Amino acid sequence: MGTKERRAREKEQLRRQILVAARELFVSEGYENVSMRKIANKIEYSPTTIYLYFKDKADLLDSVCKETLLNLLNTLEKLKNDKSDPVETLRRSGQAYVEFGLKYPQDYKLTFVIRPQFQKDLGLQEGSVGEKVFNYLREMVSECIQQKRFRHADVETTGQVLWSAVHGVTLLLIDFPDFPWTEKDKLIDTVIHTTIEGLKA
Amino acid sequence: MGTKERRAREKEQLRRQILVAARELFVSEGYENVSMRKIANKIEYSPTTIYLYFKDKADLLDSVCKETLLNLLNTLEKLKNDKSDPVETLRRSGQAYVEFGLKYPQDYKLTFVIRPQFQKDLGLQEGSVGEKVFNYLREMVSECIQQKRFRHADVETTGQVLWSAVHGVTLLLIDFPDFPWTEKDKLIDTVIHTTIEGLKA
DNA sequence: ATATAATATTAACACTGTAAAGTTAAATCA
DNA sequence: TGATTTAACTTTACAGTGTTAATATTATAT
Repeated sequence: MGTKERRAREKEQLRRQILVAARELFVSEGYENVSMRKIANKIEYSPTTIYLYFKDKADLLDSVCKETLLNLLNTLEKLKNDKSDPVETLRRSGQAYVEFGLKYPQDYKLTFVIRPQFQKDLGLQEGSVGEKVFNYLREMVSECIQQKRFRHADVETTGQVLWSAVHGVTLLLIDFPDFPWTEKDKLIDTVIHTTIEGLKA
Repeated sequence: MGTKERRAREKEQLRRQILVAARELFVSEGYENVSMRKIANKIEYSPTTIYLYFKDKADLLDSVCKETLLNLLNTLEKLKNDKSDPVETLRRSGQAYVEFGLKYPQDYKLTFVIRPQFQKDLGLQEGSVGEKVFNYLREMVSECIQQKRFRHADVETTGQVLWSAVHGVTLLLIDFPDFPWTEKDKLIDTVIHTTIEGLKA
């Protein structure tokens, strides 16, 4: 009598189908330019079916963003095993963060800029994937501080400073592609290096 | 025969009225949630009248943002006279920048995040107000470099690093108001101080 | 007073997100 | 098996969107 399980599996499958279609459209056309009807067309269901799986369009966005955060977390966690120099690991984490943002610019913007606009106070509350990402940063920073590599001993502030730097450069590069930036990799490098040096000094 | 002038003045007046109404609504309700009809209602004209003064909704946003950039530029220029320590002036400029962003968070987001989404390549091209703002930053940085206060001699990269830092912290504070940030002023201070120290070291 | 130009409005189109009601197919129970 | 409940999906509908074209109104110039 596994019909219930099969049904549940099928339901989950359609949910994923919707999610995949939504992400593809959000990324290629921008959240605002994607209608529920477009998503529905893509998966060949009626528009209102989506509402059986997601509360509304913002909820759909929310789910897409949670996935993105999970991907980011996975990308970062891979660097954790690097047991060499904690400052070097931190530097590489910063680089991986920006790289991730530039590899999936629209996903990054959806998650860190568009979503907060639609889900006012939801963002990084306890237990969320977003919090886990920041916890990763906390760990990295903590290691550096324990080894007395940084001037200040405040894990929170230090982490927030680093996040500001990488978030800032990521968004600028995404949003103003025509600005006469310094060669991209050099700029990213300099941003991270400068911040870390500033923390040491 | 100053009727022509009067007419032009009246036209300019209505243009401003539209602009003011649009900004108020964009700021209080968010660009996406403001319809041309809402703006029209507010100024007590028919919706289509707006199209005699602005090409479309994106153009209206564009004009609002240009104003914001002008305000930002004015705010910054006031600090220019400060002929004391160029590094100190730079620090204060950074603070003023973030303060401006937090004082008018919605305007800041409209200008630096929403607008680029709607006006793809328009942003900081030659002669634009946006470029003037970055030129201000160039001047400040240049002064520091001339006085050999910074490690590198690259005005462009140095400016971009600073911009990344302040842009990043501004947006994070705006977008994630519920995150357990370090006390706001302390965080801003640390971000700017850290970056500048990193540039010196 | 009439013609001309400038300005504003009305009506319409093809869309939007989403709620309510209706339909169909599958699972359960008699 | 046949009736009934349940789950999944669709149709219809509403109020609202940006924007265009055609029309109307008003103020100026002749």
